[in-house]
Amino acid sequence: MNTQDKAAHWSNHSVKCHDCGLKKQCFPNTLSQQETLALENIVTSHYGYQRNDYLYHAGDFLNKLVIIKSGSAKTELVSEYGAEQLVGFHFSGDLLGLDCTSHKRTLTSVVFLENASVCTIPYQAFNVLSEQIPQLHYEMMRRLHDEVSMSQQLILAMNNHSAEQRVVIFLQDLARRQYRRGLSKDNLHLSMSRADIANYLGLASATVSRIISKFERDGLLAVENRHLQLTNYQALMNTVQACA
Amino acid sequence: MNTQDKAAHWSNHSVKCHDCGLKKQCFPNTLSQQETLALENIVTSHYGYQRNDYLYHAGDFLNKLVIIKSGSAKTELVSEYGAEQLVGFHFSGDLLGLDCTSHKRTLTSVVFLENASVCTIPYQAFNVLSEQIPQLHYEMMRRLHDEVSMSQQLILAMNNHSAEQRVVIFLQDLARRQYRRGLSKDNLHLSMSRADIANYLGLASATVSRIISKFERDGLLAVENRHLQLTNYQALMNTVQACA
DNA sequence: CGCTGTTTTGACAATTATCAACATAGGTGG
DNA sequence: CCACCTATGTTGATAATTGTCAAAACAGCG
Repeated sequence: MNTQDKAAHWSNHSVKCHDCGLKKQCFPNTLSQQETLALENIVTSHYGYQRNDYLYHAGDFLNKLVIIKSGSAKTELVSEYGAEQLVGFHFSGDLLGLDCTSHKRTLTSVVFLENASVCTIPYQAFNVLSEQIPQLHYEMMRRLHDEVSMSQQLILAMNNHSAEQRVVIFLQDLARRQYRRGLSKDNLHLSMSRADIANYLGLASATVSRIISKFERDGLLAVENRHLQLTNYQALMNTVQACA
Repeated sequence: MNTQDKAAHWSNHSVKCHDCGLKKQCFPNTLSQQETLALENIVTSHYGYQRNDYLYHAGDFLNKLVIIKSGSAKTELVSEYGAEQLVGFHFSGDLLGLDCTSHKRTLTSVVFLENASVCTIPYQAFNVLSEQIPQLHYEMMRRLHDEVSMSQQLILAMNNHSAEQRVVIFLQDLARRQYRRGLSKDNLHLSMSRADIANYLGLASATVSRIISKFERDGLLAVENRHLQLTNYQALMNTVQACA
């Protein structure tokens, strides 16, 4: 069930932060040019991750921050009773590994959903740099709080919306994040399985299938396996309404 | 429905951190004696909060950190569709207001569940102090990450456990936190309503009532209004089992 | 002591899970 | 390049959990 890290990962320093296409969404977005140069000295790139590879396992001594450069991943949490719960999906520009800032060991595992590459920043070196660039502290706080906020939004969605509405909210989130990365809002490639979506939303995978099929029947989107064309974006979003 | 801050709150500096009964659970727990003295210079106490008073509203420019000194509170999140979702309960020693570290405005509201008092730390002054005491930065990170973790645990509980199990998990959480504050594990005073518990757990309040009644019939606990005696703690906890 | 808000309990309905069968896709080896 | 094999996805029939609505009991407060 759980694959080990079997990919041949390798590192280089060839692509520098100031030259990276993601710098607008990454740390450098709040740093001066000089500070960016300081940052890129401690950054390493890693290529060659594949589907089902683990970026890290719950319990690892992860002593670095990780930024997804390309590809996507999911975060999973395993309960003391053995239940597995997905608590997040991640795409290029997303920051992972904040676990290790406060606890020595990670509490969650991160698994890639497709071929991927990342940048890593040794946490020690990052801390040293943060002493010189206080901005980095605030950036970390902001990212951490964004995680709190996203989890709370998920709780809200699950407790106050029907299965159908949850799926729409999920698609809306994907679309918005994709849009922020400069891509189309209504053309979604799902890198995660229906089962992943279902687990994340607290539904059965059969339910997710049925709902997506229904949306297609209703002319709100076109399905072709894991590719969704949101042909009627606004109407789809309108199916989420207030509920006392 | 939403009461304004109508309580006559007043401040003093009489109780200093180094003399406070909560110092073991509060910031000072990682600080030296000297650092604690520096911290207490920027701390203010506020008394006189009452049930249903707001500590702050979503959207406020909250420029301070707050520590609950006595009493309890709940955090609520309101969706863009108007749904209200409780995302946390708070007791003495808990830190609130982390919202304001990254965003100018708070994203949630905090409402007291009973008479309460708090300490506040102006965020500006706290930041200045953090420059001198790096330990404070890590403490903040740890607290923020604890919030992430708690939200994720809640998601896990809701998606993988029945209504009955969710209630047990909730009681377990209360008991553990109360135990950590030096109180009994099996003697719970619920400061929140059944409706609050239900909202938090994603259930109907009638369901929570029914479940607690059933536990009483089964001899697992004794109910007297909002006071629960967990007469058979272990058996109660055992009702939460693994689920594939 | 009455009023208001909370809790309990019942009867019923509805959403969604479960189980199972079938269909499809993507990857692998002949 | 095709055929197989395993993963994943779809759809149907059925069952079960939990929500909804409402009425009655209860508690706390002025």
